[in-house]
Amino acid sequence: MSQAIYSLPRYAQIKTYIRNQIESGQWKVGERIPSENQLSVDFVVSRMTARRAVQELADENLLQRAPGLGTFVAEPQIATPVLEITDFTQQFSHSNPEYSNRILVLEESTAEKNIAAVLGLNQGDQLFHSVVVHYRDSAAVQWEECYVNPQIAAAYLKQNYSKVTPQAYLNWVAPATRVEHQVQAVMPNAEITGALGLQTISSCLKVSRRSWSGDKVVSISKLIHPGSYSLGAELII
Amino acid sequence: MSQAIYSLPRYAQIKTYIRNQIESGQWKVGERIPSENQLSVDFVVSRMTARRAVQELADENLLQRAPGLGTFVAEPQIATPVLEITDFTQQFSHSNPEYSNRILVLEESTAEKNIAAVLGLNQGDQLFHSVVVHYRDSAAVQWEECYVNPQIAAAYLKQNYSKVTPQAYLNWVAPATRVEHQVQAVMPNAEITGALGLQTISSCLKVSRRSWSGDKVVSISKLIHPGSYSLGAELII
DNA sequence: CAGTGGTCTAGACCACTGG
DNA sequence: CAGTGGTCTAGACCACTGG
Repeated sequence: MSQAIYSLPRYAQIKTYIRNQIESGQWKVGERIPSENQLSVDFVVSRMTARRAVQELADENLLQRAPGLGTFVAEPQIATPVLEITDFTQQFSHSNPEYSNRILVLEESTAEKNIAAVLGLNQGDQLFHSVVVHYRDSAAVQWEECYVNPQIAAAYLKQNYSKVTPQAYLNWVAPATRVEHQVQAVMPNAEITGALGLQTISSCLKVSRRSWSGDKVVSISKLIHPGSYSLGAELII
Repeated sequence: MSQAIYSLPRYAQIKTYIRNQIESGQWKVGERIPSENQLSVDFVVSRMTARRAVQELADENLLQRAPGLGTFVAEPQIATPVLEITDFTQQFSHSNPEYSNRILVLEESTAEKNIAAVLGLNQGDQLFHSVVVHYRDSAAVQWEECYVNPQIAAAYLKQNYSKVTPQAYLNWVAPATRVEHQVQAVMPNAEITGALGLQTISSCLKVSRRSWSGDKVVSISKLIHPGSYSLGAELII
């Protein structure tokens, strides 16, 4: 705060200050922060202005207020679980000891007409293609076929996917700003049945996934789960 | 507003007034509402108090503000399309000419142990049970079995479901504040296969749905879609 | 120009909490 | 009791919009 940001309203400056104190760990979860009166003294503003900063952060669930007691740093939010459907890509992580995978395909290819259109490429353009089977506790839980836009993830083929999953790598080089899913029940073909190690041809959950980073499509994937696999999605309105 | 609600703060009373004006259609979408100054005169409060009411409603996206211009009734929210998965209940509407349904079951029943626990009832308590098949263009697109908490929708059995769908009725008496979905691929049993008019036993999409209104569970449903049915879900991060 | 919303002040009274 | 957050007032100055 040594250098004042003239363009920012004072309540916003105080918000930034409080945010920084929390993010830097100076004010820990559950700790009491200065009162409105104290902040108004510290920042030489009226109590109403200090209050506004604190109140807006409370509205954002960063702080918790209790009349008579004070204002406290709130528990970290459980990441607004609007939709756990994303989780099935995130739960596949090498930091998870039960996780493993098998790379079936990892190649450069040329874009077929339909796929080119979706990825925003021209027919015949270079693209990357991968097929990976994901296991949890040595049981196959997902067959993943993925077409990747090489303009966005140029080094996709050169990664070591025994250390990081393809989706994790993509999310790192081009964080998804939008993801679209289509869910269907399907009967898997022989190739997929074999890859998933299914004893019989039983119904599977097919998820078609398209991810964007900004206005560019990063990848399109076809994900097949054994029918017993349950996809959770929670929506809080 | 003829009878003042003494326990409610004045800014909250003004919020209620504005909300009512909008919901009753007195103030239509896009119309300008009274200025802060006008409201402070009308309600005999300071401008800061009138402002608080308007500002909080703007934060809730019910109003739109523009400096120098005024405050306007905002476009109805497109229900934050975090997840179009909800749509499959909303797209079933009698205002849709291609839509029709068939009521297979609509009865009072007693709660089996598991269902009672989920609905927050005791085993043997009264509950409502319905089974409805939904058609689009005379093709069955969903088999819906629903258990309803009678404390929340006491008149559930008495509605005319050729005019309003069960879900629409529930959403009207107890707007869902939270909905949870579980998606699985399953093979339907003979009863469902018959009800959906499937020629062969083919894989179906099963959606288990639980909805809350406040802290109470309104209903739990089992929805079965033919495998060809595609469930869309779009997630904007 | 008069009117709008955005920011801000320096006070006030209240119900509530802990010691 | 002194301190907290919740509500509220009667002013103020500002940048901005339209006519």
